[in-house]
Amino acid sequence: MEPSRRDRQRAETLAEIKAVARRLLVSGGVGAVGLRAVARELGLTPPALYRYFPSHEALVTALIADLYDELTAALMALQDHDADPDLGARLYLLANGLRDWALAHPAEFGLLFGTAIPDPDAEGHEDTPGHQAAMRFAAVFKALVAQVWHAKPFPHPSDEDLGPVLVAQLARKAPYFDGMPPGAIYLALNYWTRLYGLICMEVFGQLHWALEDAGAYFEAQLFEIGEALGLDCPAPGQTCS
Amino acid sequence: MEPSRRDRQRAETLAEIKAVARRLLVSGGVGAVGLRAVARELGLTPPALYRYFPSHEALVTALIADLYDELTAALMALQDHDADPDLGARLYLLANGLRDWALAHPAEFGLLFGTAIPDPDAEGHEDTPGHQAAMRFAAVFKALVAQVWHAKPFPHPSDEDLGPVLVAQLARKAPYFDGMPPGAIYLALNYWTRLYGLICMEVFGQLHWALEDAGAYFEAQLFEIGEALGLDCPAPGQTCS
DNA sequence: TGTTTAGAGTTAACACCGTTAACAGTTAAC
DNA sequence: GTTAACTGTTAACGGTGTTAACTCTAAACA
Repeated sequence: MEPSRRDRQRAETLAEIKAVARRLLVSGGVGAVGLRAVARELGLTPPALYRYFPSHEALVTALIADLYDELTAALMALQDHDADPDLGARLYLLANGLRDWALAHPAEFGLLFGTAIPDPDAEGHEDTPGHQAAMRFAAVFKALVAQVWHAKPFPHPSDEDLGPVLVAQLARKAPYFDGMPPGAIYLALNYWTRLYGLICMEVFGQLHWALEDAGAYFEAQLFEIGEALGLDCPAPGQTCS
Repeated sequence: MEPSRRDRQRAETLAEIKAVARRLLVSGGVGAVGLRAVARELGLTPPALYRYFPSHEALVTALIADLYDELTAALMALQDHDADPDLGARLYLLANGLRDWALAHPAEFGLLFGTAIPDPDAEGHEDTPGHQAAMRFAAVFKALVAQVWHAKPFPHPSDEDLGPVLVAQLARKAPYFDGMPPGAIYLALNYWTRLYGLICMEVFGQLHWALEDAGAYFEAQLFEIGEALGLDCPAPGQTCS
């Protein structure tokens, strides 16, 4: 079944819609990406977009999924490009790549990682394409951390250190971390938590009162959290103390 | 000059407006606090609110300032209530108080700390009441950390460890930290960064994929970041390893 | 005390938003 | 060649922030 003429045109306009939506996102923030605005920019009438997306939220969700995939692809390409055999260097590259992407695309980053829904009703279905794309993104990190672990297991807190409650929760995530022990998963989670927190604070300007250029601080923190994973200083021009 | 009858009534309706705005915030999120919605709830017509706030944004900004002050007052009251002479315990109390407030008031917390403007044009005037209230809030933490430092200076990275760029930026903030050295300010910033990141991730559900109950994780992390400030385990029922 | 002025509220209107219903034209399918 | 599905249209509803012009009341001043 080859794609018909109409199918090709449909796919084309669908891409155009998302392209315009993204352009509005970067130029005017999340609030600027609206159905009417997109339609206006395309020379269409607003209801026409409902042939492509069932609602405004669906458009934004699709945009989110695309952005996740783009970010994932960018980070994977960054890893493949210079395939350093040193896993520590690759993790360093990944973390810096994420920060660079966030700083280069603040509006997109804000849409992906800023102020998600508190979803008080827990059983919200998590099978949306955006969530799946987010899982693919997270998998990149998880896989690399698991590689680091299996290449050279790093010292980690014991089950007694963490306590039974935390251990039980961490152990439940072992399948996603290639069978790492709870203490190692704890450090992996610590790595992600601190990296995420740092980038969010920098991009969202929450660090502005303390540091006008957070680059050096980020570098120092990255070194610290890398140490916890048994990595020696991966920064090229930096001396390890 | 005593307040006239009209002045009292004005202050009263002003308070009512903000009360309704807050109620809408907690019930329906940030998007639900609208000029028309507030007016409807008060039995007023929308343009009437312009006698009290020059714009919708101004109302939200005023709400933010109020929430900052409320949070600050709550944390200060928490400290005064049981005035533990142990500064480590007080810092522990403060951090947990912030988390508790955030979890109890997710909508308010999201309004205060979620996805601020990236403000690309740096010279945005920061003399808004909301910003000032945020500074008063931050001062609570800074003051307590400075107290901890002066009571028992904790080991901190040296200037060589941090590098000249970071040291220069940190040194510039010394007046706000009671003359602490750059390395100590670095650790204070580290404390705030990690605490903030943790609470944001938990409240905004960004930690949900890894932990269904982040309480134990928070506790463990709080212990870690307290250690960096030379504090011994402040958790009541926890054994120090 | 009477006049004037400032304030608080109104109605009407403008431009934007997401969304739906009913309708027309084109293109693929049977 | 007819039918059905698809893509677009116009018109309309209710929602939003905001402004202009107007009333009425309460404070201020002579």
